[in-house]
Amino acid sequence: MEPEQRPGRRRQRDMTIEDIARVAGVSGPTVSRVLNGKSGVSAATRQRVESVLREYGYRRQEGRDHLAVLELVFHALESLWALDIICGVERVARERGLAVVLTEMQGGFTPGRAWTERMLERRPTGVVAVFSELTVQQQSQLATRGIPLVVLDPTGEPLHQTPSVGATNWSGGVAATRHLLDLGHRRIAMVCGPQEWPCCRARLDGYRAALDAAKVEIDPELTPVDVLYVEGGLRAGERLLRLPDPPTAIFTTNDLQALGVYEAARRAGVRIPQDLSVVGFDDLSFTQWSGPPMTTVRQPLVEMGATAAELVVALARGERITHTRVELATTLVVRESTAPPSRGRAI
Amino acid sequence: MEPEQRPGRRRQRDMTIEDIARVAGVSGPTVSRVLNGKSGVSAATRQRVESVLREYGYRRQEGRDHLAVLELVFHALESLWALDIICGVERVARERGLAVVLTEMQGGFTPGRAWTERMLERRPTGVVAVFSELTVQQQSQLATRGIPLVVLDPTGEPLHQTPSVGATNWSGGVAATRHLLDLGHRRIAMVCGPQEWPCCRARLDGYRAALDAAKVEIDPELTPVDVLYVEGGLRAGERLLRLPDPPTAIFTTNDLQALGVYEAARRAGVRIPQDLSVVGFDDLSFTQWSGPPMTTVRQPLVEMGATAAELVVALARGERITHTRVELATTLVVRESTAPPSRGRAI
DNA sequence: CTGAAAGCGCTTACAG
DNA sequence: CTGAAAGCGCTTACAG
Repeated sequence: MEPEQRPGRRRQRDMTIEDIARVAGVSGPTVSRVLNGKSGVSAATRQRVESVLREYGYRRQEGRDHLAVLELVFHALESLWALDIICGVERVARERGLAVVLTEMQGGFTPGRAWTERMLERRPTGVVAVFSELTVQQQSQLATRGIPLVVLDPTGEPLHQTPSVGATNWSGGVAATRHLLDLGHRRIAMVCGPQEWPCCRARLDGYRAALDAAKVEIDPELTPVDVLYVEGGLRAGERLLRLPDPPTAIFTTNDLQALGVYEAARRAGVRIPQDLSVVGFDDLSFTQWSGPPMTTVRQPLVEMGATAAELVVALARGERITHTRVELATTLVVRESTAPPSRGRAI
Repeated sequence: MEPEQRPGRRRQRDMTIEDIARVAGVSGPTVSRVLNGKSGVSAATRQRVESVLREYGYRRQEGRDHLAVLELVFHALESLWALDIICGVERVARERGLAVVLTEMQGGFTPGRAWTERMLERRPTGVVAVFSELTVQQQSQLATRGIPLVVLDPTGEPLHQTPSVGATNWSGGVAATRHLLDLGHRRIAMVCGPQEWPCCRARLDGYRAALDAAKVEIDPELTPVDVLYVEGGLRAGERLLRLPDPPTAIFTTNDLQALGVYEAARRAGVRIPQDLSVVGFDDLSFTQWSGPPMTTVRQPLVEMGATAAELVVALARGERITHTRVELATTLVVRESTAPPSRGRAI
């Protein structure tokens, strides 16, 4: 817990406001005003000061009340998925003596102004944003204050300067699809998630790559897009099972959707795995207890949370990070929801 | 968000170190040394200063770095159960401008010394402990500093001075059991949780009360105790189903256990609800998607978290709390895992 | 819009 | 052991 010297640029000791003022050719109070977002500073001055702040990686000296905080922001807390990530982040934070401040954005993908202001007041050591995005402005506010940001499963095109953590989604998609191919399936559907989210897109691309490699034609009818909840899988699953030539296997973008497919099958009187094979994605704990236990692609969620936290701590220390994207390995977990296609139904 | 005046002794405005020094007839630096436990102060002076500090209820001025914090402590983060509670606490904290600091005690039920020290340094507005207990010493440390504590689902005999929040567990147990009785069941088992936990005990008592009221004899063989996880329900369920005279219905202490009973039934070739009715407790989101959708007793977990947070905030404001225990209503949610006993198997 | 000056509450040398 | 003084880094009036 020693206050590590961040080896930023040319700095030997921590810069004070006066140091910054000297470099920027202004007075201390002016720098103070810029830092606190007060009015009464010309745009030109503000810009100059901000660029010096950024250049020197200025961080306000830690006062006696300072609480070492790691911010953890979720777009929503609604699935076991979130819980595992929290555990991972919490573990690393605890080891580093950081308190985890948890925020939920009630489904929004970008935190609001009110949150940003409060968060900035907390002067966190770093920010881990899960399945969400900060605006460019918010990112630059963090940068100005030397607060590192790491995104776990980015929802938008990640600006390349923001480091991110995720799983090998593409490989996971390949592994799931190849498993179904190996079992003898040829008519394999995939329930997709919103394609603007890179993790969803990567899983679909993996699915396609595996089919291509196996020289199986890709039928666009077999890749419906729906929300990443049980409802999405249920809706897409019902549609797929009503097709004139229904799939013999369905791969889903997450476990929740797979549960929806289970329900669709139940309603249609289709047995899993005898009539239909299902593969999920995530390996949330309930999958091993679903009926039947689910074959799924495991994401190491706890480790992903821990990795994101470690990354952000390293950045806060000023360590140079060469990789802007870390991907942890996914693993195919084979249980009882997959089997060779039945002679009767398969083509 | 105005800094509320905490109604301490005779204090009008916050005392500074200089104020204390004046009263004690010493200099500021001497008070500073006493406060920071530095050497170089005679025992007599130290004592005099300390008594003045206590008399005036000196609290170090909230520096510019002070963070308004609500501590949320979990014994473990492992079920959807925890997530809903977090949501409720988080919502109230956000409305009050408090940052939620989340701690997990990796399965322990009492936080360790290291945590306590750090928590105290954070000078939180209040502490919400979920399914856990603080030691008497920890409780008194909080009391000395005027930091209120509220326990959600206490794990031990709640010391009556600690306010707690929970659900109407007893009524929930009655409702579940009465539902099964109304369907015609007479041989009704209950998978219990550890009996030292009041919430588990209350559910069992409700079960017994309902059976008593219906003049159904209570068979001790039908109330096995096991852990509150799927494994517990599976183990207890298998044992119950192997009984010479097995139950026609099983009520469980939580949804996870019910899922375990589902699995036990599946393995035994027992159909739900045709051959066996099952009622869970909690109404976690997966229950509506389990096969079949589960009849369960709903606990308003989000509201319970919110209530605990509101209570702790009210206490921090110095409001007098008359009730030391708040119970939110449970509701029976009837789905498809319960049905009248089949003629063939029922007595 | 900007800066010199005073102020914040505490801590740190330093001198006795 | 103790206190007057200087210092900490930042913020706050205030004057221009």
